[in-house]
Amino acid sequence: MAPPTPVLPHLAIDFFAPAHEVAAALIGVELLVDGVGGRIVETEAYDRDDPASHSHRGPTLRNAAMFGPPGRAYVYRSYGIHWCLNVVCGPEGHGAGVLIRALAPTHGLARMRERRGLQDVRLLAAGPGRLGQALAIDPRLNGRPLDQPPFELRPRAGTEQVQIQTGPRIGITRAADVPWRFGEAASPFLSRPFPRR
DNA sequence: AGCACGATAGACT
DNA sequence: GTCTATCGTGCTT
Repeated sequence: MAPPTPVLPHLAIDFFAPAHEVAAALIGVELLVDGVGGRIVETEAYDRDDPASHSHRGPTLRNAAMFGPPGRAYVYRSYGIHWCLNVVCGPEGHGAGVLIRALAPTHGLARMRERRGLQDVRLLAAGPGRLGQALAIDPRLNGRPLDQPPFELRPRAGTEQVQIQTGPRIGITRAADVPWRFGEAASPFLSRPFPRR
């Protein structure tokens, strides 16, 4: 794993870029759903040419949104229980996405605490399933544009620098060594710490 | 059968 | 306090 790397500030997100670039670009961006959310601190990239990706075997009913226009949501059910949120990226039809794994809550904390049934702010959205519950992600949001309500994406300020860590993705068996997990270095809101090298 | 997960229980430092 | 193992849950292959 590489040491923390400074990332240049930017004002807009290019969703047509490759998944690993979008995944890094989304760190520090504020994500809200119906005004509830926070600052993205952890993402993972998935690509068509990637045996760990839902899109790897081509379009199906479940992953259809991944093959639609970039900048939209791909929502899927995980382990029969959780709803998880991805950002579709890459050229339209390419089948790439970025899993939003964790955020630092900034807006609507009371709402998130209700939905999660706990108080500890660090556990409200530290993991894709927890985030899904905290933001009330559900399949009605599948395919919806992320620049329109109920979504809101607020790119970080042009002057803001973010320290990004990378490492292996979590909870996968195939391509487990690919370092396509991205996180804000040392954030207390990560789903898990990054392994030391 | 196999999951892009999380809560819990139990062991250990 | 930390770490690890177990299992619920429903949908895809």
